[in-house]
Amino acid sequence: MPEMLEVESYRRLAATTVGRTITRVDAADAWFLKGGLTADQVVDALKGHHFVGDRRIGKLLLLDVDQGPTLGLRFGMTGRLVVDGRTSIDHLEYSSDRDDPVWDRFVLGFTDGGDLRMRDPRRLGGVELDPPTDRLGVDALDLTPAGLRAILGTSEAPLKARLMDQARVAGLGNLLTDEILWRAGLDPSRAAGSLSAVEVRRLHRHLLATLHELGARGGSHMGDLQIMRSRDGVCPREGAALLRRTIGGRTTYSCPVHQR
DNA sequence: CTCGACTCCTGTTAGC
DNA sequence: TGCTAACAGGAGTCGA
Repeated sequence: MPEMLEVESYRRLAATTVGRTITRVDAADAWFLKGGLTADQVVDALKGHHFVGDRRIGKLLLLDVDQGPTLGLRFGMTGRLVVDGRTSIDHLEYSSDRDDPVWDRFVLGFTDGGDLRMRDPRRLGGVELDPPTDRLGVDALDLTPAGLRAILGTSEAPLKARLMDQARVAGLGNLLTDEILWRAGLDPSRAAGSLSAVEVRRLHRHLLATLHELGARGGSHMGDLQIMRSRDGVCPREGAALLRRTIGGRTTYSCPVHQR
């Protein structure tokens, strides 16, 4: 699924459209337009204009327009970005690798004949103009040890749920969070506020290292735990049968031996 | 404010 | 072989 690492690769891909004049806007799927946005509004905002900048906050991709509102793209669980027929990742976990134009929910065409497509089989993503960003926490790559400590605070919520709360830390999804906690040796069901200072520092270190390492490997699904995310999976480190639970509303795999 | 439960979407896959 | 039902999770909403 697209978590912050995938969206970061989408951002780099979308950067290749900066400066190119938009001549065509296909926003026929009304469900895909969010925040009360209509097809007419998004056509008016983009047609004849061009992007001047590309940004990312967590899982939200922002494309600034030369005049007018910023275009916000969310990819949900199964969304891909396709620019000029190219994608930035080969495989998307839980999505389909098929290349079906029926799944193009939002398309921008440029004067040079190229285009930008949001391809989302399950339609959990969406497009918005000037999406509110004040409800997003700090991007996970910018998280400091003190910031993490403040976010965990004295919360009784499960550690994993706290880390996936986009209003506190933006960008971490289910796969990244399981991988980070597995590497840090922390039980995802523990109360967030129960971590010692040493554990918070350890979590912070593994959090950043995991983002950098999996980013270099090519995505959130490239973690060491990933291949064992199945009902009969065993811990790659301990060999113990993995726990499969629902934590924070999401399927969670963890090692009962070394995650404490 | 905090936190869990519920709902939305639909392709894939396990199982009968 | 063909069908059904379970499953996946990002994000918004609602209520205790």
